[in-house]
Amino acid sequence: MDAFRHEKIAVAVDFLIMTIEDDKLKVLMVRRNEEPFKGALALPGVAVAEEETLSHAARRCLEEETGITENIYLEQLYTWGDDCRRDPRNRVISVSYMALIPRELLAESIGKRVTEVLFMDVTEILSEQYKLAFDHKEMIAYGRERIQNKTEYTTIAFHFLPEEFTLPELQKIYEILLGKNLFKANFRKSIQDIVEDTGKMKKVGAHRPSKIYRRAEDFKG
Amino acid sequence: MDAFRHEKIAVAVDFLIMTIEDDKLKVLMVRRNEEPFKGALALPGVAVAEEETLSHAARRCLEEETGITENIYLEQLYTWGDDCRRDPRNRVISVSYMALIPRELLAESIGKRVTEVLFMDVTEILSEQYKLAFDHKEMIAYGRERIQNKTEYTTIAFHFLPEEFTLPELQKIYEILLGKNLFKANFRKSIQDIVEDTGKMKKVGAHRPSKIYRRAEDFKG
DNA sequence: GCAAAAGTGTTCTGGATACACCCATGA
DNA sequence: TCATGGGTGTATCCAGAACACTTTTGC
Repeated sequence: MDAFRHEKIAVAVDFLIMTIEDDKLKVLMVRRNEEPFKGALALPGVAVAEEETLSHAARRCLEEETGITENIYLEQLYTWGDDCRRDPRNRVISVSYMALIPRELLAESIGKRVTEVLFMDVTEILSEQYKLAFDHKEMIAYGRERIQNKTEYTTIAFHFLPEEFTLPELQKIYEILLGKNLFKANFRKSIQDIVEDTGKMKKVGAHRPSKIYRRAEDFKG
Repeated sequence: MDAFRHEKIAVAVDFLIMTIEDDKLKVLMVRRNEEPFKGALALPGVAVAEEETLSHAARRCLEEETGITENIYLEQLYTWGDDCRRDPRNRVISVSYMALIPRELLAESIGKRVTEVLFMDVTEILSEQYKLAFDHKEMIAYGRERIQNKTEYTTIAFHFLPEEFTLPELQKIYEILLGKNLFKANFRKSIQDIVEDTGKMKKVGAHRPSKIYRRAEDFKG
């Protein structure tokens, strides 16, 4: 071992920036304007600089695409290094990250972007008809699965909502992520210890208003 | 983006080679004979060559340390790139892998090695008194946690045993990984669909012999 | 009053937990 | 025949699934 000085490889960070919009899980995609895969849809990514930490590169990428830097759920997913990517002569290892962002937060910052970005329905983009750049389709499938699994045994779903939310809103998030409908009463029991009433109310339509909740202090981990 | 040609980084694979021995979860460690951390215990690792895939580098490392190449449970864990490792001027990103190997398999091949290798008790090596090279202590802690979690919702524990095993042996593996005792009858119910009787028996001491099982065909996923 | 969605109480059930017991072996 | 550990049946408990019902709003 320890021949590190000589064997150097290009390292990239590719980013799954996820949000929920129109009752669908969506991921931010950009259109490539360079070869290879010119014109194809791709995940946003950056090259990791020589003196840069991985998480710094990740945050840099996130900021470039969304303008957001703080209070965002961020998770490393997997490192893809078994394919010959981009220029065949140029081996690249790619570390994939995932960020979950409430739709409301994106609305503000995303308009200012120059480059074209689209939030694509994850289910749709994973269908046969789409050809994505590199192994990005696999990455998205991997990320979707990770979210789905974590929804079952963590509180990851909360990151798709702002600090304050109603229980019907929260339940909808869970239903989208799990891909099935839940019973209202049961869902509420399952999260009752994790949320606390703010005392505020939210009126929406011609029906009873819903209470506004936030995450309970003890369960922010 | 796409400045990949210029920004190159040394990439390493570090390996958690795990087994269960003497009723303890153990990990293979080597003693470094080079600076930095000369003399300290470290996980085995290799530098990823420019034209080498990640999983190839991982298998190369595994073979170097154990002589084993096939039928081994292998899993990528996490990519560590937020520290300044080794020579401070020389940035290294390290992809950690984990292999689970039945003790019986190691017995054969491990003797042939030149370098000193030790299987260390994971609990012990994570204790205060040990100082390991680089961020290897974190890696081990991370791997132990991953195994523990996966033991609860997958059949990962089976990889610590050979093809054929008795249920008391299997239960012992689970107890070690979960860190708690299990009720015999309950444990057997929980795995009854995953195993099948081979018809063979195993005699050990002055007591009733145990049936020998294997994993059921349908549950090898 | 009525539709619509918010919010709550109660039963049912399957799986995990805990305990009790029987069985086969060597000495 | 006894100690030892392998092997099995059953009562209990609890979380989640399913269902039924009440409440509050706009029109």
